[in-house]
Amino acid sequence: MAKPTLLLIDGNSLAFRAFYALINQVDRFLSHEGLHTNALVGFNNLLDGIVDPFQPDLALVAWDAGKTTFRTEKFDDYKGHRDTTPSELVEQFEPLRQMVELHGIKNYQLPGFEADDIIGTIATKGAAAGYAVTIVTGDRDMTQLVSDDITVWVTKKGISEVDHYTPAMVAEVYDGLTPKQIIDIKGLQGDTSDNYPGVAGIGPKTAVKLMKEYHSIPEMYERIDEMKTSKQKEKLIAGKEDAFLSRELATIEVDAPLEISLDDLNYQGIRYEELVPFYQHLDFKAQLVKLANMGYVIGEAGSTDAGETSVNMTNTELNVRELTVTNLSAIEELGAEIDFYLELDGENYHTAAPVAFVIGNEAHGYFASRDIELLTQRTPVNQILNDDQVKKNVFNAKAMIVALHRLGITLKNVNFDLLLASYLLDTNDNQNDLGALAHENNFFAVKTDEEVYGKGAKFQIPEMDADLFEHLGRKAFAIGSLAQPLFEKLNEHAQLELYETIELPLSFVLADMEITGIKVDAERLLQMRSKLTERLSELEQRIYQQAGHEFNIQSPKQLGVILFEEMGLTPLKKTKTGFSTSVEVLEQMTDVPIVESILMYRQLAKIQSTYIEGLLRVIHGSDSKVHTRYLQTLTQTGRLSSVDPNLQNIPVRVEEGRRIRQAFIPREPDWIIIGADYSQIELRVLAHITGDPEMQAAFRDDQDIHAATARRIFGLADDTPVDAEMRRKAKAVNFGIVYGISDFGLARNIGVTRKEAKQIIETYLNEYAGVRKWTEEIIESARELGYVETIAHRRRYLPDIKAKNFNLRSFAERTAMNSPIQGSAADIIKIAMINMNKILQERGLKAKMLLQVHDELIFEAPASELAELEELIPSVMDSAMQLAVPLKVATHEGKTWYDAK
DNA sequence: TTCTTCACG
DNA sequence: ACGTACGTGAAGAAG
Repeated sequence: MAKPTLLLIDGNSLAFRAFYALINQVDRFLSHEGLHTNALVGFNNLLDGIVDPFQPDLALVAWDAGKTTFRTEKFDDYKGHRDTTPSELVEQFEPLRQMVELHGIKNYQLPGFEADDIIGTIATKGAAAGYAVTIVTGDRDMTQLVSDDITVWVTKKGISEVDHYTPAMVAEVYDGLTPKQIIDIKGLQGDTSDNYPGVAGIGPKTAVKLMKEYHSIPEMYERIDEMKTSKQKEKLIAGKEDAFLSRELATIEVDAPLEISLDDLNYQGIRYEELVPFYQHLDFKAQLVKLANMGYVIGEAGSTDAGETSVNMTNTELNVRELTVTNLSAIEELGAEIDFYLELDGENYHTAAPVAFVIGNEAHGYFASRDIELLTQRTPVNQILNDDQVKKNVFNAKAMIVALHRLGITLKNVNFDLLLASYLLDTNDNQNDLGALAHENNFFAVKTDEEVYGKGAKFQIPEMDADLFEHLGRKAFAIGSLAQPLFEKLNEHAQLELYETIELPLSFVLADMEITGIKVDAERLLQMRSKLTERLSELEQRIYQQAGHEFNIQSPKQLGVILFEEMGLTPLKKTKTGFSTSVEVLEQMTDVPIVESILMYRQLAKIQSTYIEGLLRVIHGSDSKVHTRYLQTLTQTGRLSSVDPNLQNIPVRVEEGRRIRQAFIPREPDWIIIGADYSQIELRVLAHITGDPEMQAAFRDDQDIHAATARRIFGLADDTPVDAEMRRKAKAVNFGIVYGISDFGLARNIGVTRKEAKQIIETYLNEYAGVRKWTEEIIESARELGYVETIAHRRRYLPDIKAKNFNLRSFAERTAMNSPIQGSAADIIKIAMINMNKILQERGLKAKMLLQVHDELIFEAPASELAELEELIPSVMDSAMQLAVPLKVATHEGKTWYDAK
């Protein structure tokens, strides 16, 4: 019969290991109460990974009881050079003990002794009593306890993996020595972290060699006369006292006066019910998801934790039925508010196929079906979605609007969008998965798509109706359950107006723009492609000639070898993986012909692959248009982003690339493209929120802001002309201020020394004193509140604002300055878009808004509407929000996007 | 998947 | 002493 098992865990060493394994992110592991949890997370993983599968008969976690032990009495400098334990770890010790207890394991400590000694004593007793003993620790010195009955598991790098030390393993690692001899090795070599000396001049190699010959320190000194006279012998004689003392200090006590016996150590098993509130307290979402999946009831978080949403939820039965033609009428009884979700087989809702849908609410149950005809035909489902009296709760309203539009259905009266609300509450939670987002919001009765469908090649919608409908029902239930609590949070954040009057209406406007799409002249692109193909192959041949052989020009690695090894050029910059070959580097070596060729090749290859070929791939055959998707819940600042294709980074700065815009054309031959852009919107926002009188005056007088700034920072009179170079530098400084300036960044950008840059910034902040005051205040406020806000109360949390790491903290400080500016500009253009769409409809204009590129809007319109739109568009855009300075908008029009300049 | 490069505001 | 300008997406190479 197998021996009973005894598991002994070295609490202290593992807590330290866990803490330092995640020290870089120590400020990211914070509970809602501000408790650091990095060591707790690591320790929890360890308990789950080791104890749970182990299922020992007896178990104990041993802790140190304080600084004074029998070792400090023998050697008062023992562990003397240790830094004090960081407070971020100290505060975790008490919850660590609670966690151990909830895992069914006894904690124990004993004044005067270290955790090691408790473990040594119990291990010895356990082995004698016939137990198979396993010790888990982060301290390799504990391997001195290894025997046939005692195995020691020592954590490797991090804490997730362990080495198993048996007597054979010890012999292997210590070159044939026995576990007991580890004490003698430590006695000779000492230990810097525990701060005991060993014999001066004896290191690990010599120690092992000596012990192989003399076996132990006492035996060595008995036989010291056998040793030939040598420097080493002198050192050993001089260090005799240290050797014996160090050996004693290194020896783990195996007979400590414990007040407990083996009978007290029965392993109790995990107390799941009690772990739920414990994990909730610590915000261990992943663990809670696990418990919910095991069927444990998660709920009432809010009753004890102020500030946390209270969502009463269970993992018990959910009422989901299949919807069929025979029970369709049940839909009519759902009432005034329903939850709806349509599942697609891909993320691009312009093209993905509808798979199934669910509709219902908690009161009346949920109805799901794979039969999309139950939507498309004239059915109660269709009618409810279209009914502007029935409130709809959804996840990603824009996706639903577009997908339903493809099915001929108009979605009306969206009340709650889980995705949008979560994003506004905390832009860091910008997960696109409904389940994951629900978990973030403390709702655990739903799985993630990855759990149910798998990912990548394994993606598979369940074939069983019951499985699919259960998942969809839970998705709808999650949406419905989170509506109220998230509305409450939006209200607490003063974000209801942002949600109701900006973001939710914007979803409809964006859906409209995406559905409209923009026409692309594929013929034009094909012409460009063939011309480029020719030029590229000529360039390619020339580059091969200049290099002396063929290579992959598109490989930075191979190019680096050619330039910096074969041709012997001096590398100016390195990346993580090798030499940098970026434009800013290559532009400094254009006297070398091959570099010139490569820069040209790169430029053209980019146009060819990303823009010409990339665009051709996404033109819809049905209407010759591209239909981008604007991601409304991605950026940290409130801007939109654009994908499939990205229409916000079509070339404009360089003529060759700019011609791509010739392929973007209006949908009718006699129509035109109109572009309208805000002038200096971010600097105007800066002038507004900083309240700086000088900068505001410059904008009120409609001055050239960069020239005005140049006069100030270079000390010129008001009417002095500003040369191009000064204006360029002033412009860079203005940009720098918006980005959250640093002297280093400015210096690099305008090519002056760091000292000069510092001086320029200083002058700038003296001239624009309101800007200085604001930058100081916004950082201070971010520290106090943990977040910054835009004019429309869009919020960005900055957890790193208090980080000890300089880089993380500096980044957070720059972000604190930049986000309110970039984000407020985003607020403004979003309002303008909503107003614009509305007024185009009201006036019955045929013009359509097609694109948004952060500070500009692109329209298509019949030429006949041009005169009206040239008035209307700027007036709507510049009145979107009333600032302390005027907003200025310019328009341009032409036959193509290229010509609208 | 991660890195580098380069397109935009 | 640290080692940075802010916000994005796509393509191609290489692990």
